[in-house]
Amino acid sequence: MAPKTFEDLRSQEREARKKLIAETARNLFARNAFREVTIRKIAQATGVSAGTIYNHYSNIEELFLEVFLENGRQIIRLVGKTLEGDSSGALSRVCRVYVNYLNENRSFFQMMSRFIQAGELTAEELPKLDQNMRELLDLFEEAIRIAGNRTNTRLSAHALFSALNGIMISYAKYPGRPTEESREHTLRLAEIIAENFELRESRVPGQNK
Amino acid sequence: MAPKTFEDLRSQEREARKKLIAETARNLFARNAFREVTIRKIAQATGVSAGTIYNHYSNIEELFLEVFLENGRQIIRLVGKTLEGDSSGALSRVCRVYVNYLNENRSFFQMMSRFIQAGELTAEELPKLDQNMRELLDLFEEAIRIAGNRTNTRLSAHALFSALNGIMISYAKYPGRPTEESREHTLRLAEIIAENFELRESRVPGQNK
Amino acid sequence: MAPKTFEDLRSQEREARKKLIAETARNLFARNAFREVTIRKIAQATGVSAGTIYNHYSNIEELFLEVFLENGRQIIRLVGKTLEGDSSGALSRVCRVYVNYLNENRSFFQMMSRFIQAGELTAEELPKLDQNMRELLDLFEEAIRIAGNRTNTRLSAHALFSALNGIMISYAKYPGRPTEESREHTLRLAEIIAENFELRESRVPGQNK
Amino acid sequence: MAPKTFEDLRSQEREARKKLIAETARNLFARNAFREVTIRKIAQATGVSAGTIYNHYSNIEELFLEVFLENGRQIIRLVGKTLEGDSSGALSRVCRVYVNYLNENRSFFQMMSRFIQAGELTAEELPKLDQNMRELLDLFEEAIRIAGNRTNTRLSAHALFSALNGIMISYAKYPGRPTEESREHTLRLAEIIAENFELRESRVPGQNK
DNA sequence: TATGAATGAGCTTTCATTCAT
DNA sequence: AATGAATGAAAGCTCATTCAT
Repeated sequence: MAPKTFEDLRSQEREARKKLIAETARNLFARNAFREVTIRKIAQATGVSAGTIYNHYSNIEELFLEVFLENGRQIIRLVGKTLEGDSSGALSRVCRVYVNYLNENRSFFQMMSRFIQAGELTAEELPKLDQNMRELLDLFEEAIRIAGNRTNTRLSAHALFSALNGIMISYAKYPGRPTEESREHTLRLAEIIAENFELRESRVPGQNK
Repeated sequence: MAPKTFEDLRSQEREARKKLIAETARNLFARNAFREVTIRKIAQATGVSAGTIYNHYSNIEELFLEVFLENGRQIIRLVGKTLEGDSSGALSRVCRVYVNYLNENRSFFQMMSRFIQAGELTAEELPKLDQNMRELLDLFEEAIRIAGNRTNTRLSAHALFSALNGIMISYAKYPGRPTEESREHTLRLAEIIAENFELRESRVPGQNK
Repeated sequence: MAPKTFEDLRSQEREARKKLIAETARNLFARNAFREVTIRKIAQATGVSAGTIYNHYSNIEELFLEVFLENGRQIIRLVGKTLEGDSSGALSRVCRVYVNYLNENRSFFQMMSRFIQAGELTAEELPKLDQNMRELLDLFEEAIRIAGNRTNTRLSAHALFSALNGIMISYAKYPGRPTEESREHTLRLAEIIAENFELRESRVPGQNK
Repeated sequence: MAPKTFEDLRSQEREARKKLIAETARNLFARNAFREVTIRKIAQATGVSAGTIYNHYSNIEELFLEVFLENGRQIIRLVGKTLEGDSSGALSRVCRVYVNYLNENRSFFQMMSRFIQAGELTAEELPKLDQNMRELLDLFEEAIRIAGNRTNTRLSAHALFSALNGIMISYAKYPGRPTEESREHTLRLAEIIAENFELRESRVPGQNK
């Protein structure tokens, strides 16, 4: 929406700058391990000074959270779109889309680990994170339902979410971009997970591919 | 075995001191996030100076690896014992034992992540790690077989391993000991994972508990 | 030149601060043996924190090199000026000026030794060092030529350079400022060296092998 | 001489052990830069514990001095033998022998620099060092005399000694053994130095200022 | 608001030296 | 006399954060 006052304009600009920082950080996190991304590097990559970042975020954790939340929104959009398509094979597609995203955004689950495990979020931050998680789990739950499962769907969604994250922590190799080989392995595992979370009406040994 | 010479005795004592350091480190890792455990803290907790640690380990990575490998041996023992019992429900038991262990040893999968992803192990260290991993996967594979699955068992073992690790990264809360609540949640998820990895001969909606 | 913009001013100030650190370091090196000069001591002497030094130099070696190069430029200026004067006795004056400088800058040849021998300079640093050395040797060579020698002048310049450095390693006393006595001794030796490098009458070019 | 009492025997053994340590250290110093030789490495190379070294030397400096003095005695022997031969070209041979020795014993002049410059020797140590130096200078002086020089011979010996040492600090490259190239360069410079210290025909005693 | 120099606590690591056995 | 584990001071270096401009 167009700014109506100078005040609005200023506010919009400020917001844009903040977004720019977060976006740059996100790119860095996508390509580097979490612990290799420093304030200095983010500042440099954004083309601002380190001090500037502190004008927008009160500490590095806050910036990390914003990056993480944006990653969350992105993956939610992606998974959401995947579910809009043909319902047959939806679960498998969802799993592959999710794991593929993790491959492209290497620090995502490291940050996840950090935020979920750290337990030091403020009262304002926590709900945002929770909201994100809930939406993602909604989508996983829907995928599970589409695949024919009707019981324990919420818990299954949690389990699915965990399982897919685990693929990355267990098999992704650093540093740099994932090799084609490791990406393929993670996708194959995602497929296995998907199959196991599908309802298999009368699964007979040898029938699953 | 009892020492036969002074030399033996000294060597045993030395080994014992080394173990003490590793054990202390393991305790710290169990209670703290990986990156918060420093040489200084390990030294202090062990009651020695930082320099002493370098008399036993040539660098911090070597100590970390020893701790990690010991954790690995432990979990292999535990899972192995679990498989010796009644074959019915073995997979489920294995999953719970594994997740329970991760709950008690919080840094284990962070270290796993580090060592798997870092790719900076020496030529001597890597095989030890690989050997550990292979044994653990053997056990998971056996559990899967016992549960009735006969196809893709190796890949399924990988997927299972990933999935269980993922539970922790996704749901374990830091810092300190896991709350009873979070432990229960992770165990419930382990259960779900186990069910999904079981062969369900003619699984009918509503039939899975 | 006067700064034209704020940017210029800031840049100049930064440069000045950097110079201040280097200058302080140079003073420390003048009075102390090379290996006793640490980042912390330089920082303290400059009145800044150790971290600050790393804002200006990426590591200690870089600072050392800057100090060393500046020393080199200084000695080149001094020797150059000496050569501008009366050609009679120029070689002797050059030798005394050089040795006197080494007396006032005790670590200079220790650093020389370090940089020459270490062989760990980057591709950017090495040429600077080489350029410095070449200019100094050019001056020594000129002095030798002025003194009447016409053969092997480059090699003789190397030998002269070595010989004068050797005076310091062999006779300068640590710690602290050189005593008047030791300074006099080194100057006397410089004189001897100079005499021996002068052409003495009937020596005919080509006769020395 | 054969031990006459148990006491003698014990004392001889003790002396032998001490020598062994010093000899091993000397080998290490010959092959490594001074600052890379640690007590631990000497102990390990000797096959004793670090503590043992402190039973023979009250600190590392004392050991260094012993090594240095032994090196001195060696070089004195070598130079002395060189002087026993044909008097023609003796100075040149002496210079080459000395520089060659420095090439084979890389740390020698680093230690020289240390001891001469440190000025922290005890009242017992200093005379030993001085005695060594005096003998070496005696030999250099004799070589200069043989070469025809008759004035200022003591001072010239000092200058020659300095000059030859300077070759090494100025041109020897670390690490490891000297390359054939660098050795040749240092020998060529030694030759130049020698030539310049020789009396050249028509030079008349008293004429050089 | 943006800057970026300065900070300082904290890191891993080295090594001469001590001392109980 | 020999041991070698333990020490602890000191090194170089990193980095989130602060604050005067």
